[in-house]
Amino acid sequence: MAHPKPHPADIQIPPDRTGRASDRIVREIEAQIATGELVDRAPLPPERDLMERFGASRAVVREAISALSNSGLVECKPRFRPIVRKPDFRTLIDATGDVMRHLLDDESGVKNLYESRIFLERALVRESALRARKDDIAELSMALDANEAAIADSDAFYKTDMAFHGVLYGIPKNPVYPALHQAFTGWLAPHWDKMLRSPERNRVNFRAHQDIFLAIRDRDPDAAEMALENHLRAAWEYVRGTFD
Amino acid sequence: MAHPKPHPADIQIPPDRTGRASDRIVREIEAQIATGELVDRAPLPPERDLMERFGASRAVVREAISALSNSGLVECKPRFRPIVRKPDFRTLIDATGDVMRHLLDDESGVKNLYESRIFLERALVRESALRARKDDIAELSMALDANEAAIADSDAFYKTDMAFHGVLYGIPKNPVYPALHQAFTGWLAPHWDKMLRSPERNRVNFRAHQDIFLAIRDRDPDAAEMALENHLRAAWEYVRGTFD
DNA sequence: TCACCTATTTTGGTCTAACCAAATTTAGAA
DNA sequence: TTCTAAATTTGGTTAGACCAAAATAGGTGA
Repeated sequence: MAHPKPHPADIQIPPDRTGRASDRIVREIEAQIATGELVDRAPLPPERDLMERFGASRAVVREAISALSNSGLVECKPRFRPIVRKPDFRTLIDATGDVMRHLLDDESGVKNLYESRIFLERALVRESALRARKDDIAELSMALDANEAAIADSDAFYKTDMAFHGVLYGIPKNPVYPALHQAFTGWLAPHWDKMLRSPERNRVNFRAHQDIFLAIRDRDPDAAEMALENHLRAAWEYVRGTFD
Repeated sequence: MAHPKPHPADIQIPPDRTGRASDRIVREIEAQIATGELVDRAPLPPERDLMERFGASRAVVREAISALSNSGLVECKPRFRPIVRKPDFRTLIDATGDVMRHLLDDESGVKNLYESRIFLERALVRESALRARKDDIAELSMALDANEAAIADSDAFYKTDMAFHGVLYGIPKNPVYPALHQAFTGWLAPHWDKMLRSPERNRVNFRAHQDIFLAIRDRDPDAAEMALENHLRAAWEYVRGTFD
Protein backbone atom coordinates (compact mmCIF):
# COMPACT_ATOMS: atom_id res chain seq x y z
CA MET A 1 0.00 0.00 0.00
CA ALA A 2 3.02 2.20 -0.10
CA HIS A 3 2.54 3.08 -3.71
CA PRO A 4 -0.91 2.79 -5.21
CA LYS A 5 -2.18 6.27 -4.50
CA PRO A 6 -1.57 7.75 -1.07
CA HIS A 7 -2.20 11.34 -1.98
CA PRO A 8 -2.63 11.68 -5.71
CA ALA A 9 -2.53 15.43 -5.47
CA ASP A 10 1.10 16.19 -4.78
CA ILE A 11 2.81 12.94 -5.75
CA GLN A 12 4.47 13.65 -9.04
CA ILE A 13 7.19 11.03 -9.23
CA PRO A 14 7.30 9.79 -12.82
CA PRO A 15 6.84 6.58 -10.99
CA ASP A 16 8.56 3.52 -12.34
CA ARG A 17 7.84 3.51 -15.98
CA THR A 18 11.60 3.30 -16.26
CA GLY A 19 12.49 -0.33 -16.10
CA ARG A 20 11.09 -3.20 -14.12
CA ALA A 21 10.11 -3.06 -10.51
CA SER A 22 12.66 -5.72 -9.74
CA ASP A 23 15.41 -3.38 -10.87
CA ARG A 24 14.71 -1.08 -7.99
CA ILE A 25 15.02 -3.97 -5.56
CA VAL A 26 18.17 -5.15 -7.26
CA ARG A 27 19.70 -1.71 -6.93
CA GLU A 28 18.74 -1.41 -3.28
CA ILE A 29 20.10 -4.81 -2.41
CA GLU A 30 23.26 -4.08 -4.39
CA ALA A 31 23.65 -0.91 -2.38
CA GLN A 32 23.06 -2.74 0.89
CA ILE A 33 25.71 -5.25 -0.04
CA ALA A 34 28.11 -2.47 -0.93
CA THR A 35 27.58 -0.67 2.38
CA GLY A 36 27.88 -3.88 4.32
CA GLU A 37 24.31 -3.63 5.58
CA LEU A 38 23.95 -7.06 4.07
CA VAL A 39 26.96 -8.94 5.33
CA ASP A 40 29.16 -10.94 3.02
CA ARG A 41 28.48 -14.68 3.22
CA ALA A 42 25.36 -14.15 5.30
CA PRO A 43 22.04 -15.41 3.97
CA LEU A 44 19.63 -13.02 2.34
CA PRO A 45 16.42 -12.36 4.29
CA PRO A 46 13.52 -14.65 3.40
CA GLU A 47 11.59 -13.75 0.30
CA ARG A 48 8.48 -13.02 2.31
CA ASP A 49 10.42 -10.53 4.38
CA LEU A 50 11.78 -8.84 1.31
CA MET A 51 8.41 -8.54 -0.35
CA GLU A 52 7.10 -6.75 2.71
CA ARG A 53 10.20 -4.61 3.05
CA PHE A 54 10.07 -3.50 -0.58
CA GLY A 55 6.32 -3.56 -0.95
CA ALA A 56 6.47 -5.84 -3.94
CA SER A 57 5.01 -9.16 -4.86
CA ARG A 58 6.86 -12.37 -4.43
CA ALA A 59 7.41 -12.76 -8.15
CA VAL A 60 9.20 -9.44 -8.32
CA VAL A 61 11.35 -10.27 -5.34
CA ARG A 62 12.27 -13.61 -6.87
CA GLU A 63 13.11 -11.93 -10.15
CA ALA A 64 15.38 -9.54 -8.30
CA ILE A 65 17.09 -12.39 -6.50
CA SER A 66 17.49 -14.22 -9.78
CA ALA A 67 19.10 -11.19 -11.32
CA LEU A 68 21.46 -10.80 -8.38
CA SER A 69 22.34 -14.44 -8.66
CA ASN A 70 23.04 -14.21 -12.36
CA SER A 71 25.39 -11.34 -11.81
CA GLY A 72 27.14 -13.12 -8.98
CA LEU A 73 26.21 -10.90 -6.05
CA VAL A 74 24.40 -13.70 -4.30
CA GLU A 75 25.04 -17.40 -4.49
CA CYS A 76 21.90 -19.44 -5.01
CA LYS A 77 21.78 -23.12 -4.18
CA PRO A 78 18.44 -24.62 -5.25
CA ARG A 79 16.55 -24.96 -2.02
CA PHE A 80 18.64 -22.82 0.29
CA ARG A 81 18.68 -19.24 1.26
CA PRO A 82 20.71 -17.12 -1.14
CA ILE A 83 24.11 -16.24 0.25
CA VAL A 84 25.39 -12.70 -0.10
CA ARG A 85 28.69 -12.43 -1.92
CA LYS A 86 30.54 -9.17 -1.96
CA PRO A 87 31.82 -8.97 -5.51
CA ASP A 88 35.45 -9.20 -6.45
CA PHE A 89 37.15 -9.73 -9.77
CA ARG A 90 36.94 -13.44 -9.24
CA THR A 91 33.16 -13.65 -8.82
CA LEU A 92 32.84 -11.25 -11.69
CA ILE A 93 34.53 -13.61 -14.08
CA ASP A 94 32.77 -16.60 -12.57
CA ALA A 95 29.48 -15.09 -13.62
CA THR A 96 30.52 -15.19 -17.25
CA GLY A 97 30.87 -18.94 -17.22
CA ASP A 98 27.48 -19.70 -18.72
CA VAL A 99 27.98 -17.68 -21.83
CA MET A 100 31.62 -18.50 -22.22
CA ARG A 101 30.70 -22.15 -22.49
CA HIS A 102 28.83 -21.40 -25.67
CA LEU A 103 31.67 -19.40 -27.08
CA LEU A 104 33.92 -22.38 -26.62
CA ASP A 105 31.94 -25.03 -28.40
CA ASP A 106 33.83 -24.51 -31.60
CA GLU A 107 37.54 -24.61 -32.16
CA SER A 108 37.93 -20.98 -33.13
CA GLY A 109 36.48 -19.81 -29.84
CA VAL A 110 38.85 -21.96 -27.87
CA LYS A 111 41.76 -20.97 -30.02
CA ASN A 112 41.04 -17.27 -29.65
CA LEU A 113 40.77 -17.61 -25.91
CA TYR A 114 43.87 -19.74 -25.65
CA GLU A 115 45.81 -17.33 -27.82
CA SER A 116 44.89 -14.52 -25.50
CA ARG A 117 46.01 -16.60 -22.57
CA ILE A 118 49.38 -17.13 -24.22
CA PHE A 119 49.53 -13.44 -24.91
CA LEU A 120 48.83 -12.54 -21.32
CA GLU A 121 51.25 -15.06 -19.89
CA ARG A 122 53.98 -13.89 -22.21
CA ALA A 123 53.57 -10.45 -20.75
CA LEU A 124 53.39 -11.96 -17.30
CA VAL A 125 56.66 -13.85 -17.46
CA ARG A 126 58.32 -10.86 -19.05
CA GLU A 127 57.12 -8.71 -16.18
CA SER A 128 58.18 -11.37 -13.72
CA ALA A 129 61.67 -11.50 -15.16
CA LEU A 130 61.93 -7.76 -14.80
CA ARG A 131 60.28 -7.14 -11.48
CA ALA A 132 59.66 -10.34 -9.52
CA ARG A 133 60.70 -10.02 -5.89
CA LYS A 134 62.87 -12.51 -4.10
CA ASP A 135 59.93 -14.17 -2.39
CA ASP A 136 58.08 -14.39 -5.68
CA ILE A 137 60.96 -16.30 -7.15
CA ALA A 138 61.13 -18.48 -4.06
CA GLU A 139 57.44 -19.27 -4.42
CA LEU A 140 57.95 -20.05 -8.08
CA SER A 141 60.82 -22.32 -7.17
CA MET A 142 58.69 -24.21 -4.69
CA ALA A 143 55.90 -24.58 -7.22
CA LEU A 144 58.44 -25.93 -9.65
CA ASP A 145 59.69 -28.49 -7.15
CA ALA A 146 56.17 -29.65 -6.44
CA ASN A 147 55.64 -29.93 -10.17
CA GLU A 148 58.73 -32.09 -10.56
CA ALA A 149 57.73 -34.32 -7.69
CA ALA A 150 54.39 -34.98 -9.40
CA ILE A 151 55.72 -36.07 -12.77
CA ALA A 152 54.77 -39.68 -12.16
CA ASP A 153 51.22 -38.84 -11.14
CA SER A 154 49.44 -37.15 -14.04
CA ASP A 155 46.60 -36.01 -11.85
CA ALA A 156 48.86 -34.36 -9.33
CA PHE A 157 50.95 -32.99 -12.16
CA TYR A 158 47.94 -31.26 -13.61
CA LYS A 159 47.32 -29.53 -10.30
CA THR A 160 50.91 -28.47 -9.76
CA ASP A 161 51.06 -27.33 -13.38
CA MET A 162 48.16 -24.99 -12.79
CA ALA A 163 49.67 -23.88 -9.51
CA PHE A 164 52.96 -23.01 -11.19
CA HIS A 165 51.24 -20.85 -13.74
CA GLY A 166 49.11 -19.46 -10.93
CA VAL A 167 52.19 -18.11 -9.18
CA LEU A 168 52.95 -16.14 -12.31
CA TYR A 169 49.54 -14.52 -12.18
CA GLY A 170 50.15 -13.53 -8.58
CA ILE A 171 53.41 -11.70 -9.14
CA PRO A 172 51.97 -8.33 -10.24
CA LYS A 173 49.96 -8.16 -6.97
CA ASN A 174 46.85 -7.19 -8.87
CA PRO A 175 43.70 -9.19 -8.04
CA VAL A 176 42.64 -9.03 -11.67
CA TYR A 177 45.24 -11.58 -12.70
CA PRO A 178 44.46 -14.39 -10.26
CA ALA A 179 40.83 -13.98 -11.27
CA LEU A 180 41.86 -14.31 -14.90
CA HIS A 181 43.93 -17.36 -14.11
CA GLN A 182 40.99 -19.09 -12.53
CA ALA A 183 38.85 -18.03 -15.46
CA PHE A 184 41.25 -19.38 -18.05
CA THR A 185 41.74 -22.68 -16.29
CA GLY A 186 38.04 -23.05 -15.62
CA TRP A 187 37.04 -22.21 -19.15
CA LEU A 188 39.65 -24.30 -20.83
CA ALA A 189 39.58 -27.22 -18.40
CA PRO A 190 36.97 -29.23 -20.34
CA HIS A 191 39.29 -29.30 -23.33
CA TRP A 192 42.37 -30.04 -21.34
CA ASP A 193 40.63 -32.89 -19.61
CA LYS A 194 40.19 -34.61 -22.94
CA MET A 195 43.90 -34.40 -23.60
CA LEU A 196 45.82 -37.53 -22.87
CA ARG A 197 48.56 -37.25 -20.32
CA SER A 198 51.58 -39.31 -19.54
CA PRO A 199 54.70 -39.11 -17.43
CA GLU A 200 56.63 -38.47 -20.63
CA ARG A 201 54.50 -35.46 -21.50
CA ASN A 202 54.67 -34.36 -17.90
CA ARG A 203 58.43 -34.42 -18.00
CA VAL A 204 58.47 -32.32 -21.14
CA ASN A 205 56.15 -29.82 -19.53
CA PHE A 206 58.17 -29.76 -16.36
CA ARG A 207 61.29 -28.98 -18.36
CA ALA A 208 59.42 -26.13 -19.98
CA HIS A 209 58.43 -24.81 -16.58
CA GLN A 210 62.03 -25.12 -15.54
CA ASP A 211 63.16 -23.07 -18.53
CA ILE A 212 60.64 -20.40 -17.68
CA PHE A 213 61.71 -20.33 -14.08
CA LEU A 214 65.39 -20.11 -14.88
CA ALA A 215 64.83 -17.28 -17.32
CA ILE A 216 62.87 -15.37 -14.72
CA ARG A 217 65.46 -16.02 -12.06
CA ASP A 218 68.16 -14.86 -14.43
CA ARG A 219 66.19 -11.72 -15.18
CA ASP A 220 65.99 -12.46 -18.87
CA PRO A 221 62.55 -11.36 -20.11
CA ASP A 222 63.13 -12.35 -23.73
CA ALA A 223 64.16 -15.86 -22.81
CA ALA A 224 61.28 -16.16 -20.38
CA GLU A 225 58.80 -15.02 -22.98
CA MET A 226 60.14 -17.38 -25.58
CA ALA A 227 60.15 -20.33 -23.18
CA LEU A 228 56.60 -19.59 -22.14
CA GLU A 229 55.39 -19.28 -25.69
CA ASN A 230 57.02 -22.50 -26.79
CA HIS A 231 55.55 -24.26 -23.80
CA LEU A 232 51.97 -23.12 -24.33
CA ARG A 233 52.03 -23.54 -28.08
CA ALA A 234 53.24 -27.08 -27.73
CA ALA A 235 50.37 -27.72 -25.36
CA TRP A 236 47.96 -26.32 -27.93
CA GLU A 237 49.05 -28.89 -30.45
CA TYR A 238 47.89 -31.53 -28.04
CA VAL A 239 44.63 -29.82 -27.29
CA ARG A 240 43.86 -29.22 -30.93
CA GLY A 241 43.65 -32.91 -31.53
CA THR A 242 40.63 -33.16 -29.26
CA PHE A 243 38.40 -31.42 -31.80
CA ASP A 244 36.63 -33.68 -34.16
CA MET B 1 6.82 -49.03 7.80
CA ALA B 2 5.34 -45.90 6.39
CA HIS B 3 8.09 -44.02 8.13
CA PRO B 4 9.70 -41.67 5.66
CA LYS B 5 13.04 -43.17 6.51
CA PRO B 6 15.27 -41.70 3.85
CA HIS B 7 17.46 -44.50 2.75
CA PRO B 8 19.68 -42.54 0.44
CA ALA B 9 20.62 -45.60 -1.49
CA ASP B 10 17.36 -46.59 -3.07
CA ILE B 11 15.96 -43.10 -3.56
CA GLN B 12 15.78 -42.46 -7.25
CA ILE B 13 15.28 -39.04 -8.70
CA PRO B 14 11.53 -39.30 -9.30
CA PRO B 15 10.87 -35.90 -10.87
CA ASP B 16 13.70 -33.49 -11.52
CA ARG B 17 15.07 -32.61 -8.16
CA THR B 18 18.13 -31.45 -10.06
CA GLY B 19 18.03 -27.71 -9.99
CA ARG B 20 15.26 -25.32 -10.80
CA ALA B 21 12.71 -25.89 -13.49
CA SER B 22 13.76 -22.68 -15.17
CA ASP B 23 17.24 -24.09 -15.69
CA ARG B 24 15.89 -26.67 -18.05
CA ILE B 25 14.21 -23.98 -20.11
CA VAL B 26 17.34 -21.87 -20.04
CA ARG B 27 19.39 -24.78 -21.33
CA GLU B 28 16.92 -25.57 -24.08
CA ILE B 29 16.73 -21.99 -25.25
CA GLU B 30 20.51 -21.70 -25.08
CA ALA B 31 20.71 -24.76 -27.27
CA GLN B 32 18.16 -23.39 -29.71
CA ILE B 33 20.15 -20.19 -29.96
CA ALA B 34 23.33 -22.15 -30.54
CA THR B 35 21.79 -24.23 -33.32
CA GLY B 36 20.23 -21.20 -34.93
CA GLU B 37 16.71 -22.49 -34.35
CA LEU B 38 16.22 -19.20 -32.58
CA VAL B 39 17.63 -16.65 -34.96
CA ASP B 40 20.03 -13.97 -33.87
CA ARG B 41 18.36 -10.58 -33.44
CA ALA B 42 14.89 -12.09 -33.79
CA PRO B 43 12.42 -11.72 -30.95
CA LEU B 44 11.82 -14.55 -28.54
CA PRO B 45 8.39 -16.21 -28.77
CA PRO B 46 5.77 -14.76 -26.44
CA GLU B 47 5.90 -15.92 -22.85
CA ARG B 48 2.55 -17.63 -23.18
CA ASP B 49 3.85 -19.64 -26.11
CA LEU B 50 6.91 -20.65 -24.20
CA MET B 51 4.98 -21.77 -21.15
CA GLU B 52 2.92 -24.05 -23.33
CA ARG B 53 5.90 -25.26 -25.28
CA PHE B 54 7.83 -26.14 -22.12
CA GLY B 55 4.87 -27.08 -20.01
CA ALA B 56 5.79 -24.62 -17.29
CA SER B 57 4.11 -21.77 -15.56
CA ARG B 58 4.59 -18.21 -16.58
CA ALA B 59 6.70 -17.46 -13.52
CA VAL B 60 9.18 -20.14 -14.48
CA VAL B 61 9.33 -18.95 -18.06
CA ARG B 62 9.93 -15.39 -16.90
CA GLU B 63 12.66 -16.56 -14.58
CA ALA B 64 14.31 -18.35 -17.45
CA ILE B 65 14.11 -15.26 -19.63
CA SER B 66 15.52 -13.18 -16.81
CA ALA B 67 18.43 -15.56 -16.49
CA LEU B 68 19.09 -15.49 -20.21
CA SER B 69 18.97 -11.72 -20.11
CA ASN B 70 21.40 -11.50 -17.23
CA SER B 71 23.88 -13.67 -19.06
CA GLY B 72 23.51 -11.66 -22.24
CA LEU B 73 21.92 -14.23 -24.52
CA VAL B 74 18.80 -12.15 -24.97
CA GLU B 75 18.42 -8.41 -24.84
CA CYS B 76 15.50 -7.30 -22.74
CA LYS B 77 13.98 -3.85 -23.14
CA PRO B 78 11.30 -3.29 -20.49
CA ARG B 79 8.08 -3.67 -22.39
CA PHE B 80 9.27 -5.30 -25.57
CA ARG B 81 9.86 -8.80 -26.68
CA PRO B 82 13.28 -10.10 -25.72
CA ILE B 83 15.71 -10.10 -28.62
CA VAL B 84 17.92 -13.10 -29.21
CA ARG B 85 21.61 -12.33 -29.19
CA LYS B 86 24.05 -14.94 -30.33
CA PRO B 87 26.92 -14.56 -27.89
CA ASP B 88 30.35 -13.33 -28.80
CA PHE B 89 33.21 -12.11 -26.68
CA ARG B 90 31.75 -8.65 -26.79
CA THR B 91 28.33 -9.51 -25.35
CA LEU B 92 30.09 -11.70 -22.85
CA ILE B 93 31.96 -8.80 -21.40
CA ASP B 94 28.94 -6.54 -21.67
CA ALA B 95 27.10 -8.83 -19.32
CA THR B 96 29.66 -8.20 -16.61
CA GLY B 97 28.94 -4.50 -16.56
CA ASP B 98 26.55 -4.61 -13.65
CA VAL B 99 28.96 -6.16 -11.24
CA MET B 100 31.98 -4.35 -12.55
CA ARG B 101 30.32 -1.07 -11.65
CA HIS B 102 30.44 -2.07 -8.03
CA LEU B 103 34.04 -3.11 -8.22
CA LEU B 104 34.87 0.32 -9.51
CA ASP B 105 33.29 2.46 -6.86
CA ASP B 106 36.48 2.70 -4.92
CA GLU B 107 39.84 3.85 -6.10
CA SER B 108 41.62 0.53 -5.64
CA GLY B 109 39.20 -1.22 -7.98
CA VAL B 110 39.70 1.37 -10.67
CA LYS B 111 43.42 1.35 -10.17
CA ASN B 112 43.65 -2.41 -10.42
CA LEU B 113 41.62 -2.42 -13.58
CA TYR B 114 43.53 0.45 -15.09
CA GLU B 115 46.84 -1.19 -14.21
CA SER B 116 45.74 -4.30 -16.04
CA ARG B 117 44.79 -2.19 -19.02
CA ILE B 118 48.24 -0.65 -19.05
CA PHE B 119 49.70 -4.11 -18.77
CA LEU B 120 47.69 -5.40 -21.69
CA GLU B 121 48.40 -2.43 -23.90
CA ARG B 122 52.10 -2.64 -23.17
CA ALA B 123 52.01 -6.16 -24.50
CA LEU B 124 49.86 -5.00 -27.37
CA VAL B 125 52.19 -2.28 -28.61
CA ARG B 126 55.14 -4.60 -28.16
CA GLU B 127 53.40 -7.18 -30.28
CA SER B 128 52.45 -4.51 -32.79
CA ALA B 129 56.02 -3.34 -33.08
CA LEU B 130 57.10 -6.88 -33.78
CA ARG B 131 54.35 -8.15 -36.01
CA ALA B 132 52.07 -5.40 -37.25
CA ARG B 133 51.36 -5.68 -40.95
CA LYS B 134 51.69 -2.81 -43.37
CA ASP B 135 47.99 -2.14 -43.44
CA ASP B 136 47.86 -2.20 -39.66
CA ILE B 137 50.45 0.52 -39.55
CA ALA B 138 48.60 2.44 -42.23
CA GLU B 139 45.43 2.22 -40.17
CA LEU B 140 47.30 3.37 -37.10
CA SER B 141 48.70 6.26 -39.07
CA MET B 142 45.27 7.31 -40.18
CA ALA B 143 43.94 7.09 -36.65
CA LEU B 144 46.84 9.25 -35.56
CA ASP B 145 46.08 11.87 -38.19
CA ALA B 146 42.45 11.98 -37.12
CA ASN B 147 43.63 12.37 -33.57
CA GLU B 148 45.84 15.30 -34.47
CA ALA B 149 43.07 16.96 -36.42
CA ALA B 150 40.85 16.84 -33.35
CA ILE B 151 43.21 18.47 -30.89
CA ALA B 152 41.16 21.63 -30.77
CA ASP B 153 37.91 19.79 -30.10
CA SER B 154 38.18 17.90 -26.85
CA ASP B 155 35.09 15.87 -27.55
CA ALA B 156 36.30 14.72 -30.93
CA PHE B 157 39.74 14.18 -29.46
CA TYR B 158 38.32 11.79 -26.90
CA LYS B 159 36.75 9.73 -29.67
CA THR B 160 39.83 9.66 -31.86
CA ASP B 161 41.92 8.85 -28.80
CA MET B 162 39.83 5.79 -28.13
CA ALA B 163 39.91 4.90 -31.80
CA PHE B 164 43.69 5.08 -31.87
CA HIS B 165 43.99 2.70 -28.96
CA GLY B 166 41.30 0.60 -30.58
CA VAL B 167 43.46 0.02 -33.62
CA LEU B 168 46.08 -1.45 -31.32
CA TYR B 169 43.56 -3.94 -29.99
CA GLY B 170 42.72 -4.97 -33.51
CA ILE B 171 46.22 -5.81 -34.62
CA PRO B 172 46.40 -9.36 -33.22
CA LYS B 173 43.24 -10.29 -35.21
CA ASN B 174 41.74 -11.92 -32.17
CA PRO B 175 38.15 -10.93 -31.32
CA VAL B 176 38.96 -11.12 -27.62
CA TYR B 177 40.95 -7.90 -27.73
CA PRO B 178 38.41 -5.59 -29.35
CA ALA B 179 35.91 -6.88 -26.82
CA LEU B 180 38.35 -6.05 -24.06
CA HIS B 181 38.91 -2.61 -25.52
CA GLN B 182 35.25 -1.86 -25.44
CA ALA B 183 35.07 -3.26 -21.94
CA PHE B 184 37.91 -1.12 -20.65
CA THR B 185 36.64 2.05 -22.21
CA GLY B 186 33.11 1.36 -21.08
CA TRP B 187 34.10 0.52 -17.55
CA LEU B 188 36.52 3.35 -17.12
CA ALA B 189 34.56 5.97 -19.05
CA PRO B 190 32.69 7.31 -16.01
CA HIS B 191 35.99 8.25 -14.42
CA TRP B 192 37.48 9.63 -17.57
CA ASP B 193 34.45 11.79 -18.11
CA LYS B 194 35.14 13.54 -14.84
CA MET B 195 38.62 14.39 -16.00
CA LEU B 196 39.04 17.87 -17.30
CA ARG B 197 40.27 18.17 -20.85
CA SER B 198 41.90 20.92 -22.78
CA PRO B 199 43.64 21.42 -26.10
CA GLU B 200 46.90 21.56 -24.18
CA ARG B 201 46.33 18.15 -22.63
CA ASN B 202 45.11 16.89 -25.97
CA ARG B 203 48.34 17.98 -27.60
CA VAL B 204 50.38 16.18 -24.96
CA ASN B 205 48.35 13.04 -25.50
CA PHE B 206 48.64 13.31 -29.25
CA ARG B 207 52.42 13.57 -28.94
CA ALA B 208 52.35 10.43 -26.83
CA HIS B 209 50.31 8.66 -29.49
CA GLN B 210 52.80 9.84 -32.04
CA ASP B 211 55.67 8.40 -30.03
CA ILE B 212 53.88 5.09 -29.81
CA PHE B 213 53.16 5.06 -33.50
CA LEU B 214 56.71 5.91 -34.48
CA ALA B 215 58.12 3.21 -32.25
CA ILE B 216 55.79 0.65 -33.77
CA ARG B 217 56.58 1.80 -37.28
CA ASP B 218 60.28 1.59 -36.50
CA ARG B 219 59.80 -1.92 -35.13
CA ASP B 220 61.12 -0.99 -31.70
CA PRO B 221 59.08 -2.91 -29.10
CA ASP B 222 60.95 -1.54 -26.12
CA ALA B 223 60.44 2.05 -27.17
CA ALA B 224 56.81 1.37 -27.98
CA GLU B 225 56.22 -0.22 -24.62
CA MET B 226 57.88 2.61 -22.78
CA ALA B 227 56.00 5.27 -24.72
CA LEU B 228 52.72 3.53 -24.06
CA GLU B 229 53.41 3.15 -20.37
CA ASN B 230 54.41 6.77 -19.94
CA HIS B 231 51.31 7.83 -21.80
CA LEU B 232 48.85 5.81 -19.76
CA ARG B 233 50.51 6.49 -16.44
CA ALA B 234 50.41 10.20 -17.07
CA ALA B 235 46.72 9.86 -17.81
CA TRP B 236 46.24 8.03 -14.53
CA GLU B 237 47.61 10.98 -12.64
CA TYR B 238 44.80 13.04 -14.06
CA VAL B 239 42.16 10.45 -13.34
CA ARG B 240 43.35 9.92 -9.79
CA GLY B 241 42.46 13.44 -8.91
CA THR B 242 38.80 12.71 -9.54
CA PHE B 243 38.58 10.58 -6.39
CA ASP B 244 37.54 12.45 -3.29
C1' DT C 1 24.04 -32.31 30.54
C1' DC C 2 24.06 -33.45 25.95
C1' DA C 3 23.53 -35.97 21.85
C1' DC C 4 19.77 -37.87 18.97
C1' DC C 5 15.42 -38.40 16.94
C1' DT C 6 10.77 -36.41 15.76
C1' DA C 7 7.11 -33.03 15.15
C1' DT C 8 6.24 -28.31 13.88
C1' DT C 9 7.02 -24.20 11.53
C1' DT C 10 9.54 -21.64 7.79
C1' DT C 11 10.78 -21.02 3.53
C1' DG C 12 11.94 -21.72 -1.44
C1' DG C 13 9.89 -23.55 -5.83
C1' DT C 14 5.94 -23.87 -8.53
C1' DC C 15 1.26 -23.16 -10.17
C1' DT C 16 -3.33 -20.83 -11.34
C1' DA C 17 -5.95 -16.92 -12.22
C1' DA C 18 -6.36 -12.46 -12.79
C1' DC C 19 -5.61 -7.22 -13.89
C1' DC C 20 -3.35 -3.34 -16.13
C1' DA C 21 -0.99 -0.76 -19.49
C1' DA C 22 1.81 -0.61 -23.35
C1' DA C 23 2.71 -2.81 -27.91
C1' DT C 24 1.01 -4.88 -31.87
C1' DT C 25 -2.25 -5.98 -35.01
C1' DT C 26 -6.57 -5.38 -37.22
C1' DA C 27 -10.29 -2.89 -39.15
C1' DG C 28 -12.29 0.87 -40.79
C1' DA C 29 -12.54 5.56 -42.39
C1' DA C 30 -10.72 9.15 -45.37
C1' DT D 1 -3.53 3.65 -50.54
C1' DT D 2 -2.73 5.82 -46.24
C1' DC D 3 -3.81 7.07 -41.88
C1' DT D 4 -6.34 6.63 -37.67
C1' DA D 5 -8.94 4.19 -34.08
C1' DA D 6 -10.54 0.06 -32.04
C1' DA D 7 -9.56 -4.76 -30.78
C1' DT D 8 -6.29 -7.98 -29.53
C1' DT D 9 -1.79 -9.57 -27.94
C1' DT D 10 1.62 -9.52 -24.69
C1' DG D 11 4.83 -8.06 -20.89
C1' DG D 12 4.68 -6.51 -15.93
C1' DT D 13 2.63 -7.24 -11.73
C1' DT D 14 -0.27 -8.95 -7.95
C1' DA D 15 -2.70 -12.34 -5.00
C1' DG D 16 -3.33 -16.63 -3.01
C1' DA D 17 -2.43 -21.38 -2.79
C1' DC D 18 0.15 -25.96 -2.61
C1' DC D 19 4.13 -28.94 -1.88
C1' DA D 20 8.43 -30.57 -0.35
C1' DA D 21 12.65 -29.58 1.62
C1' DA D 22 15.03 -26.95 5.18
C1' DA D 23 15.28 -24.84 9.64
C1' DT D 24 13.71 -24.98 14.19
C1' DA D 25 11.68 -26.46 18.34
C1' DG D 26 10.64 -30.13 21.43
C1' DG D 27 11.09 -34.15 23.72
C1' DT D 28 13.44 -38.57 24.70
C1' DG D 29 16.98 -41.48 26.31
C1' DA D 30 21.81 -42.08 27.51
